[in-house]
Amino acid sequence: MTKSISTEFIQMAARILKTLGHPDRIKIVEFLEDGEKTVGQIQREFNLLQPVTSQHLKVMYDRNIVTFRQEGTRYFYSLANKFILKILDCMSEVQEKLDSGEWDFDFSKIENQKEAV
Amino acid sequence: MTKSISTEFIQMAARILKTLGHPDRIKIVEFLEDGEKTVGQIQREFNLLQPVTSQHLKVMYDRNIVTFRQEGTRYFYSLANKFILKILDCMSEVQEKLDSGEWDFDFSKIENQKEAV
DNA sequence: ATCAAATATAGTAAAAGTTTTATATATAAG
DNA sequence: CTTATATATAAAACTTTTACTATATTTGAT
Repeated sequence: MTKSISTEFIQMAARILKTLGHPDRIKIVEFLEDGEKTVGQIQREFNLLQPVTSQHLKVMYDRNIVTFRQEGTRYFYSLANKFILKILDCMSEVQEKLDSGEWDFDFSKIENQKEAV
Repeated sequence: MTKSISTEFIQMAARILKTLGHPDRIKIVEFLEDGEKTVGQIQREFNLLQPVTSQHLKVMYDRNIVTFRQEGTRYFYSLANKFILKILDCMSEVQEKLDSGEWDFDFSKIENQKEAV
């Protein structure tokens, strides 16, 4: 059922996954699933610094994860494509399985790990 | 339908996504979907240097993406959990949509981009 | 014109990730 | 015991991210 994946696609996918591989950005993207939001709304929602928020959004814009429209001094950001929705769906599916105990995951290896190359 | 996602889970997911955000690693993981493979098989399949292969595997092992069993001098690696399978499924679903033209994606923003913070 | 609000952009230091080259370890074979 | 094979580990050089602080830009209001 699972087809082999093309090189071009892999490059793109790696880019997207890497970019989403940041807690703030996952939260932002999940927040945007609910509909477009201004920078200020996002910033307040997650208690981020304004420049940090803008940077996350810029990086995600550059990688085609979010898009925006401007209205006066406000920027309304929203999700740029359906791949992102799929990934979000995937994540919530997984979380459900974990919550229900149907799957498990060894978090010990993940948490407060001080990176070892 | 899509539930909100817990903080602990987000940390874990970010870790996983970030780690999979590397073309070699996506390829490796996809290869492993087919069944366990030795380091040598992986290395030859994708024409990687041996230490690079080992390092990718180590990083993924540390992050609970792959696991292995040792047999003599050979190490057989395989996928460590179902989250990874879900992500692979997600990716191939997306690729199908793109191939069929049902979805589209602006690759121009992604390719040969020299990273801009 | 002046000011405040919303957001972007720039610069920089610190942290993390990547690649390469070299070396070590363990096992199997002779 | 020696050698070859498979793989891991280490160290260094380099690149990319991240977070922070400061500043610029645009628009709306007075």
